[in-house]
Amino acid sequence: MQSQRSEMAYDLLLKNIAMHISLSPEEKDHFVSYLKIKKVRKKQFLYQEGDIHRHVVFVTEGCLRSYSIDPHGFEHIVQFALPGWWIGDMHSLISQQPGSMYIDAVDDTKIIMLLKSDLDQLYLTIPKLEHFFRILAENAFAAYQRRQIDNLSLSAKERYEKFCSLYPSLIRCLSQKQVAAYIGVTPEFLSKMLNHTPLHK
Amino acid sequence: MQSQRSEMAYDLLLKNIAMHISLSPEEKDHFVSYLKIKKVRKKQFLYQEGDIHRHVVFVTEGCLRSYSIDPHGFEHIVQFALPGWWIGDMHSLISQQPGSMYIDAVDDTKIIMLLKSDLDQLYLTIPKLEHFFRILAENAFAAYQRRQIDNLSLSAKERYEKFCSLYPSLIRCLSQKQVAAYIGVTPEFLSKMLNHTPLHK
DNA sequence: TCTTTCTCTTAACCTACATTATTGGCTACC
DNA sequence: GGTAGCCAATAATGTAGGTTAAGAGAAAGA
Repeated sequence: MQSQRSEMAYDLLLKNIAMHISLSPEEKDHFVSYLKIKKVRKKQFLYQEGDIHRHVVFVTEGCLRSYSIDPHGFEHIVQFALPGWWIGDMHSLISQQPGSMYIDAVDDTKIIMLLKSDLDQLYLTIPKLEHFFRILAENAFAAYQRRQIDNLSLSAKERYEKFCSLYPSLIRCLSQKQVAAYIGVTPEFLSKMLNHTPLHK
Repeated sequence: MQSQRSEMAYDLLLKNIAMHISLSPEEKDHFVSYLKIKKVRKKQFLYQEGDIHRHVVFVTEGCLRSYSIDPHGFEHIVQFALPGWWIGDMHSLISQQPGSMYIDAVDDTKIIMLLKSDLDQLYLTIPKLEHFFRILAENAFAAYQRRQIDNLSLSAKERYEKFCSLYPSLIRCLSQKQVAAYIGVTPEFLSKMLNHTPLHK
């Protein structure tokens, strides 16, 4: 019973991994033995500025967000993580030094955590995992390269439209304020944009 | 003589790799046998929009830049690559589909190229290489995550100052136009910023 | 050498977006 | 049932940075 429940919980992660590498049942068990499941309540912090990110985090239910707060006190959302996504402050994870990002829950959320130090060990016992996480890092890298270009070349309205088409499910559950902090405008301007502009054109 | 010259040429790359993994002399030779050295003249294209990026590229001398051109015809520089840096359109490299980025030479440049398909093979024969490229991808990812935050939270002036302190050697050899295209302002505005602002304060 | 082209600068004007402040609706909680 | 917090909407005013245009050097090129 217990093991069956666990398998359910790890299912999404294992499917995610199976897209790129295939693990034997023993490897799977070994890998899973390092995982920890955790619940994060809406608005609860997982990390705050200054914390060292010791875990890689995978979302199985709900939604997390990572953001930083600038010297003027404004939030800038770096990423939303829906089920099937990983999230973290990469710099802190790599260097194991205090990070600059906050991570908290947009909704009640379930996550799987894996200690970075355990993962580094796992690379030695199951080298295939290194293949998986290389691909993961490369994909994340590619996504950021693309968002970089978008942020430089698109207007606020275009960034909003891109956000809608990229994350249709998020639009429904996020407040306008959150969306504004992601696309990089003030909530007031987003409101004006949504209410005035369509009428004129 | 030939082999000595080659070793010189690969020296920077091998040192770069040796920072994270140690290869046996045979592994080194095997790895090196896949590398190609190439010169790129100033202003010469290495890739244009629509090209498939089949190689990973490592700069040993000079400087490359990657950029995209938006629908209005404006260049947005994504990265400069000085000696010791890698450069490429990650999305195209991963998917082997036509890329959206240009790469050309800021100065006369020497590079080392490695076919992505060869690299994928090398991961199998020398698994340590996968470790190296995982770390590389993670570092690149972390750098973009940071630049993302900067672009959202810093003013044009602050981005300029950050660029200067991050790449002091580049400031000297780049035109203002190039710097402007990197920090995301028009050349006119950068000029105004540099000449007017210091006088007032 | 004489164009041609490119970069930098300046300046007048323009606009996308920020700031501040006020409103009313909604939910939550004593 | 009041009041305390959040959030969306609106509006007046402010500003960072864009646009257009034009001229001066510097560099490239023939």
